[in-house]
Amino acid sequence: MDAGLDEAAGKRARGLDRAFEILDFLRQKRQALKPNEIAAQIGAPRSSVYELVNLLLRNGILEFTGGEGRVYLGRKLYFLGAAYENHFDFTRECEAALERLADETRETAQFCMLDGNKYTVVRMREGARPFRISTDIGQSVPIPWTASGRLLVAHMTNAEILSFIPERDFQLPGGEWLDPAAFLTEVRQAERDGHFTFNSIVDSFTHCFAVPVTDDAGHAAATLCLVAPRDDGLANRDRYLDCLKDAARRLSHAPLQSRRA
Amino acid sequence: MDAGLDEAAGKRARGLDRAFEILDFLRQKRQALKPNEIAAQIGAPRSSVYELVNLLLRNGILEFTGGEGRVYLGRKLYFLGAAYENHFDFTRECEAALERLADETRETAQFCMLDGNKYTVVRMREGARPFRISTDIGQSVPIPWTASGRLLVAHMTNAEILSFIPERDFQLPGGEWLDPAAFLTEVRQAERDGHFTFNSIVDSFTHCFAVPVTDDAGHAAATLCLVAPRDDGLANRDRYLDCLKDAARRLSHAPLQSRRA
DNA sequence: CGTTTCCGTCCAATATAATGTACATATGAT
DNA sequence: ATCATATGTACATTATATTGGACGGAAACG
Repeated sequence: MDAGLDEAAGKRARGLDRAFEILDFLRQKRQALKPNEIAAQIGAPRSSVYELVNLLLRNGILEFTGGEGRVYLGRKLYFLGAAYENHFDFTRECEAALERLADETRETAQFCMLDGNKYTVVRMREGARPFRISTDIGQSVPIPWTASGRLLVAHMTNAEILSFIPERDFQLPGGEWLDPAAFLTEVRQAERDGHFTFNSIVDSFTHCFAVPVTDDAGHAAATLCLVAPRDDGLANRDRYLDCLKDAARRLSHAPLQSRRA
Repeated sequence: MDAGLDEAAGKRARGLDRAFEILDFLRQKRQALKPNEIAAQIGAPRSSVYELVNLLLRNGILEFTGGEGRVYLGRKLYFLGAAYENHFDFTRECEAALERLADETRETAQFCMLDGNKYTVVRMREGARPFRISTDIGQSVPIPWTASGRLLVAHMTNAEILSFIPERDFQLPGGEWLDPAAFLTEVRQAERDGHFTFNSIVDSFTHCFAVPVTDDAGHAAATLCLVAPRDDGLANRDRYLDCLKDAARRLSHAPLQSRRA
């Protein structure tokens, strides 16, 4: 879990960076951990982690939970996150869009965004199939692994993209390497088409559809996606894309902007 | 706006504390601000604020929004908050409880918690009256101003309560001072009764009902409240209390615990 | 038992972060 | 034009935050 690799080894880390590294790590683990475990797993000095954890506890950013001195993300973060959500009020319309998509297609529908230089599923509505396809919400996934990834970086130049995405993220879960040049070609094609679809490269049975939800500047601030069994996806390709584009167009207006001046 | 008063003047502030002071301040203001404005309004050195803001921007904790270099809470906070919410999964059942309460009583129903040493409304469902009574979600309010406040501190000793609540929070919005001793008496009474109701002391036309939602340890981790017009509140007092206690009992089991071991 | 690992606390050393100050620019009032 | 105010940047100084390592208790293990 070499999550946050530091630039130069041997240097002191800044408290703030270390602190958010701890928070991100807990989010990734999705469970309460002892300070000692955190220190060991993120490779930080124990004394520093204890110091920071205590500081964060005092601020309500972390909370004791799970006993044995274990800590996890705190209530204050919930409040801050709620304020963000309230300001950029996408939740309401987003849920409606996913609901509608799931109704129209019976497939799993997702709303995805970038989390730093990773891809993450923000919200999801599972399809109405006997065997549901679903993914974990809030997990960070390498951008090149996903259809949405092609769209979410399309506003950057090729050079920016390559420096933005960590090199190792081009390695697929099976171990093979994805050619960055091929990835860039797909990004440009997705940009031109206004959508991207492919047989998922992280499994062998799904076909993924992604369309951008654009912000003021016309960038893809988020994506709407469908994850379908391959044969269904190919059979309904045009209709699914129409549904997605329709939903994305509706979302692209009000939602991702601030509610207040 | 002397939000975060520091212990001793003349000392250097810690970066982390300063950073969270900035975040809390933005949440309180509920709008994007320029670094310069933040510095002026929280009384921090401009150079420090610029430094921290840039650091937080790099981490996705803050975001540029609103133009002119203004910043507001960032997406990363949303993700962290969502992880918290997912872990302590109260949202789902909480919404159901509020829905039900609003249905049964036609009054405004609220789910409230402590945010540090303040009271805050986490979720709300407005009543079905011609004139709705509502409050702002996520705003920090002095504990003594609220009915819920009596319950939320009831697990502490008197001494703990008095050192926990800032002195000035005993001053009501009208300017009068609430006697701390009287407040403590009400806390103990609320603890015994398992509820607290009163004519609101922050306005002249509402009656407030609060019951505790208890955690493992039997403490009030949150409260469910009703805010009613005074005459309605007095007329339906018993029924309303029954509804609240029923809802709170349901919530007190699963919801506020962690979902995972 | 003795030994090893795990866990939390304490403390001194020094790399550096927080701050005050100066500088540069733009804007608007007088 | 002149002054005042608001805004962002740059940098040296020093108070201090981060860190490594020592210490001790508790638990696991042979």
